[in-house]
Amino acid sequence: MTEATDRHWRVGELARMTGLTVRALHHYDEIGLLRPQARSFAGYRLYGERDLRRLYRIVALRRLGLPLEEIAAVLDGDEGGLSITVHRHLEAVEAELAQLARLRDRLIAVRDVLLLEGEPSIDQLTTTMEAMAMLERHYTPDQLKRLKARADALGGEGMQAAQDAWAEIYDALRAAMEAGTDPADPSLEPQRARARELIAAFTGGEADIAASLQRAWCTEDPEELSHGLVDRELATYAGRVFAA
Amino acid sequence: MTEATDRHWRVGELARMTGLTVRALHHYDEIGLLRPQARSFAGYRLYGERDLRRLYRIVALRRLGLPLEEIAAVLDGDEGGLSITVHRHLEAVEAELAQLARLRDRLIAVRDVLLLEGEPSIDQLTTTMEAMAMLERHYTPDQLKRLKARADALGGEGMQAAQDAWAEIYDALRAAMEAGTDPADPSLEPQRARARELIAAFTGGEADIAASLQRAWCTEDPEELSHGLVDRELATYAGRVFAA
DNA sequence: TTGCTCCTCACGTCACGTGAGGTGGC
DNA sequence: TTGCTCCTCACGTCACGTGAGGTGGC
Repeated sequence: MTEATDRHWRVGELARMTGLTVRALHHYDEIGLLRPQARSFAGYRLYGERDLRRLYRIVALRRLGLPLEEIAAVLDGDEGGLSITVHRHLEAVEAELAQLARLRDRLIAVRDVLLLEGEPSIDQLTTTMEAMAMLERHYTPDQLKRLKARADALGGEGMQAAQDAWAEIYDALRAAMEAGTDPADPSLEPQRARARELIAAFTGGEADIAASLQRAWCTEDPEELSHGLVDRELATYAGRVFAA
Repeated sequence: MTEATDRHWRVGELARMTGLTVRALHHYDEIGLLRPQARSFAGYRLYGERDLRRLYRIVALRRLGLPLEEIAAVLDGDEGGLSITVHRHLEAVEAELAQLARLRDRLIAVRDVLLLEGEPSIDQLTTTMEAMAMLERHYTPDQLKRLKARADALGGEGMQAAQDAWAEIYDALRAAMEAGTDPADPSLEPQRARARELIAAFTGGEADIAASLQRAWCTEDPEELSHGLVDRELATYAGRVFAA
């Protein structure tokens, strides 16, 4: 049994065969991921059949987005084996995907604001983004999707109408507060009823969104949350009114 | 009107206010994105109110995933304005998202193969991935989704049954071909009927998938496509039989 | 001899993280 | 005087792309 000095390939041939660049193969050589079997007298890299097979495996694993270091580990049999690596990587990719989807949603929201406002100052953008950050702190992506759907259904004028309604309610409540009215007083029933209505419209009757809303008002500064409409004192008073 | 030498902040304070790191602020200084208004005698960076405002804008734009260079362009009023930048960036993010989704689908497919086969050799993986690459060449992501749904409904045994059925058909056709039977011969009707059935099950009666399948058999090497079941000669003969 | 393929440096990428080693400050 | 904050280098990241400048080969 003589070991035939079998076929070999130069770096350019290998590149053409696999769709990689020559530079990539140099790189794999440098980091020890794929060392050619031999060198020609002139220093040319000469790859053998084993190298070729290894390279096809490398390319396959690269198409899965694995980093070169992990590819080396899988091929050299360190690491917990292929399935574990693929599993872990899949989870990482799904996390990245979720994050990128959130970024896209932010961009869409900003684009929509830009469409509405024409070309606004960057400071309007900053304000918008702070509002969005607050939303993201209190609602899950899924909840935000549902809120967005309801907001779209309502339309711009509908949103404005709700804003105005809240402003009216708080105007009335501030007057009552300054007059020293008991928060439980029956005369405030119209405001209570209207607020219940508006909240129901906002939450869509969904309990988890109602809970998140509640949490937001408990933990966040009311002045920030309402964009200056409601200060801390009024918020406390209103809380008592609505609870009555 | 005296210009008051108003408030200023040191780098650490700014970092705490914005959630950035000191190093990041150093970096923004280095690349000229945010130069502090002044330096103290000892060389400390002293940021003024203008700097602070600019920094908040930078942070807002960073949250949209914009590269620092584009942020600088937007803030300095080069570039076509905010909306154009956001628009373009949104498109890039959506492209990236689509690509990442494809990667995830590949990973899921590989994971499923791994679950079925236990811990297979990497070469099985290579084969699987080549098959997937071939699929991706001929079917759109949407078509692949539909094919996947049908395959899942069929289950592993169902797929095997279909494979076996094709093997039977091609065995019969090979025999016929070697016996010199006319491709239009009525005696081949059972094979014709069975093949029509199998193809209908595969395409689910959807015309676009049928077209893609057709294209695949026209352009791809049949031996590769069928994983060795059908050579070029038999494929030509079978084509005539099915067309009859 | 002319192309063609190959070779080895070596810098650049993007937005910082992470030390090392040293100095001013309410 | 002791911490604390600040300073300036300067290397590392990940997988190569892109020259520069030079040499062997069926």
